[in-house]
Amino acid sequence: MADNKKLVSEITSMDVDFAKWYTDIVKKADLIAYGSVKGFMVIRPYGYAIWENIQKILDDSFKKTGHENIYMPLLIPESLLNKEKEHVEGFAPEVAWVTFGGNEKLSERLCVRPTSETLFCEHYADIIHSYRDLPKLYNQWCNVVRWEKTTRPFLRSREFLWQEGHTMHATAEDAQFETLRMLDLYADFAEKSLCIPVIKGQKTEKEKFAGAKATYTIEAMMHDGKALQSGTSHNFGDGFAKAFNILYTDKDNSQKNPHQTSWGVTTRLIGAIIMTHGDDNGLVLPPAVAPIQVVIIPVAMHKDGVLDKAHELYSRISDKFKVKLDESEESPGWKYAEYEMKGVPVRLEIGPRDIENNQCVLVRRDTREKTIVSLDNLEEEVANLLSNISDNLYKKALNRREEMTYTATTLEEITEIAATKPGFIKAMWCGDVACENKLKEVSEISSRCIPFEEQQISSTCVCCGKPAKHMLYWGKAY
RNA sequence: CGAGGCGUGGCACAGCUUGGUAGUGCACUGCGUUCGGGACGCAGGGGUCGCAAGUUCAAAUCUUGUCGCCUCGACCA
Repeated sequence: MADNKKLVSEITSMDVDFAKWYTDIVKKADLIAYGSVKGFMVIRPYGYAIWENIQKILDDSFKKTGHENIYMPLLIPESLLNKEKEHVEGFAPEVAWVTFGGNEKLSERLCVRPTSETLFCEHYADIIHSYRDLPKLYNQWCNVVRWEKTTRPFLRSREFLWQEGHTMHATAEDAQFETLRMLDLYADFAEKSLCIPVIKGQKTEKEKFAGAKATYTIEAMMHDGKALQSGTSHNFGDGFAKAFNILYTDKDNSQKNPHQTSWGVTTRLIGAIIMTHGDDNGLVLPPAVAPIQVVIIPVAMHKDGVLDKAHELYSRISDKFKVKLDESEESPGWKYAEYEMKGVPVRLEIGPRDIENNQCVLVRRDTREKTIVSLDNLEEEVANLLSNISDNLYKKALNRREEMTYTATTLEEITEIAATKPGFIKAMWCGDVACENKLKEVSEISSRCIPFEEQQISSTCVCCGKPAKHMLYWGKAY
């Protein structure tokens, strides 16, 4: 039966050192290898397969909502990047520059894209002329580079993979609708496919994206109580359109600037999965994105009929689930630990005793609970188990978030909670950036978002005591 | 960029204080025995000790420089 004993000695316990636990898992589950340049990593096949599954699900959703994929250039001329003032100022400190082509110094230096708003705008200026050209719903899957000072695999790397949607709309209403529609799509994906509960909300002026009119976010809470911004959706209004001179002729024959959005999620989501569901035995993967959903471990392989039976079960269920049959020479115990480390949701053990009784052993990764099931309804049992695992992962994460969410009404109270209890703090806010800065100073917490579902915690700002305008979620962030 | 830690076979580390033939565990190769929670025996292969300069008869070890990685802070998806 399931107990909490740590079986894998190579993994540092998360209670001992959460950061070490994280990097141990990333390496031991074979998700990445470090590259030779700081902040750049080899995403190993098992890690990349998780990303591919994320891509597949999201890309299908984007197609269903009418988006088309496109690919933009890697390099941005400095003059192009400079066109929108707030945007450059936001990104300038962390861009990498190409200054040489071969041995020749370039006349204009080129920035390796940290994000592609400027490239999309340049292109949109070319192709949008009439209201008939709108909306434009484009998305690109690519890599971007941001020269971070300190780096952590998946959470903060200098190169990361993502998708960036960039859309253009005739009216402000259309753009706002799109911004929120994509945020909902992300939230739905996080909760249904990744089993990660998220808080939907709007970023404050201080925390919003460089150049955006409004930024919306899904915020998740990790095992250690820290917040992870897991996806963002921005409404740009017509600011970029004006800066890049994007104009269309409307029905009334007048020239107008279109309204723009962008939205993205990244390989950081893999970090979110690790830090939401993982435990001291390793990774725990949500079934929807697990590269292997069921691993078949033959026990006493050398005995007559065991391998044959294992192959038979493999072909029976491998078209319904992602299945791996491990017939390597390692001992069964070694394999149990290995696939637990890799977070495979369900382990199927088949040995001589099972064959005699027309049964097999199913072990679920999240609780490590063992059940013996008849082979007659194996498909059903596995399907039920996978769906139970998803539900359980989500519920556990939601319960943890609720247990680790506090409310505060005074500065003393919020400072005290921030210092002693990891997690989110709900508190009222007057709307002044000075109060955000102050809390950052005294407590090292930042505003996560103004949630769509606000509560009335009190009537005054937790920081300055003036009348409150909004409820904010506060927390320490990755 | 500030503070701390670390670079020695693929991985984790010892050796460095007090210079003198490069070691251990895991992994790897072969054979045999095992196989229901990380099995065992025997026999093997693999390292110019991050890089560079210096001191010395002699440097993994001492000196200087340099590059890189990790962790924690400020910034970011």
